Amino acid sequence: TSHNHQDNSNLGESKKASSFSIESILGLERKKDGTTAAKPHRPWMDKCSDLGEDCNPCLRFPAISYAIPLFNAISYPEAEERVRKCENYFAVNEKLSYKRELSWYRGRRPRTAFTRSQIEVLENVFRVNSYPGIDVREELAQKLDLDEDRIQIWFQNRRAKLKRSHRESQFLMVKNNLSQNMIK
Amino acid sequence: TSHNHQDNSNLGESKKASSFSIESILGLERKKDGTTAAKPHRPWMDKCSDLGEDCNPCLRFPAISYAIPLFNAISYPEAEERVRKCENYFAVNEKLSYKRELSWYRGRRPRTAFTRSQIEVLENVFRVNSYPGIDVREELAQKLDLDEDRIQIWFQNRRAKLKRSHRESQFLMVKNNLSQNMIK
DNA sequence: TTCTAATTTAATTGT
DNA sequence: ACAATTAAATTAGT
Repeated sequence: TSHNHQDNSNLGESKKASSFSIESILGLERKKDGTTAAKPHRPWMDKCSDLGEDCNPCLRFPAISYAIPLFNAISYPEAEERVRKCENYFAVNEKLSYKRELSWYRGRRPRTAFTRSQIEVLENVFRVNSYPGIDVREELAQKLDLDEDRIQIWFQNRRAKLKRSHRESQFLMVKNNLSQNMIK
Repeated sequence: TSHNHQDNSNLGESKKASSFSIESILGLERKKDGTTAAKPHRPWMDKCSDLGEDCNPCLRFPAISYAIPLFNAISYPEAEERVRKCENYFAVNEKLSYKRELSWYRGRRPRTAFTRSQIEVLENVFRVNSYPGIDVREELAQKLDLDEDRIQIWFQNRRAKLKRSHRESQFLMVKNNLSQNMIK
């Protein structure tokens, strides 16, 4: 991850809480090799590229623009109406806010919330074929009204989950066998 | 919760029948027992494997009998109190205890109560590095007498908290700007 | 009630 | 495609 907080020298913390060496901590902020971080892969953000801003999400210094989609947040329902009235103030940014509403903050695809029926179908397919080809993925995408990308990522994560559970159960089995042998 | 087996009529329309078509897959499948049911990720449960296989949590057989020695064995000091509470719930009010019982035998990790000094160190590190690598996490774990997993989870939750607070303050800022603009 | 530790899983990155 | 992480959204304990 490329989070450069080199300009955090204004912390002014003279207190030393422990024996951690700050230099060792700071030394870890650099990537292993000095290569510049590759541009993140965010195809759905192409419309934002004309802004000429850094689209790399930064936790410590978030661009204010990524807060704009907040108006659609369910946590602040009262804001939506007010913002709708005042949309003119943001209209100077053309369709900027529209594009940015696509993601909660710039730079990351909004998390897809699969419906239960979608999950059911995906799980059923996964049971018989954990590696669906492009044709099955496209078919699923069409029938489930999802992007094919989402299907592929879902199967990737599902395979990882299965592998992890296998690893753990095998580990437990081995440990239990060991314990039983020790009891005997 | 079990899934309702509604026929996905909108999904079941057959167009073509390849060997891995969704229709054929869905036609084949009929829930065949939960042998491959996903297991929760509970690596700390490995520690109780020397008590026997009954310590492996099983959602289908929520026997409280194996849950109690489980937590006693790992030397959680609050275990006895929790067992007493649990027994009390079972004896007095079965219905109200349902959720607690569920979380009990399902084996959620007992909530870690960080000490003030631990929090202080973690916060100090967080100020200069919100993304500590594995080596810093291990160093922290050793010095604070915590599992590395706890460190990682703490930083995850801390980043989420920071982001949340940023979102809220920015929301307030934009809201105030809007109010000012409306007055004008 | 608020805060936060813990869990699950979608998304990202690098290999 | 996999492995390791991160983020987002919850659940639940204090």
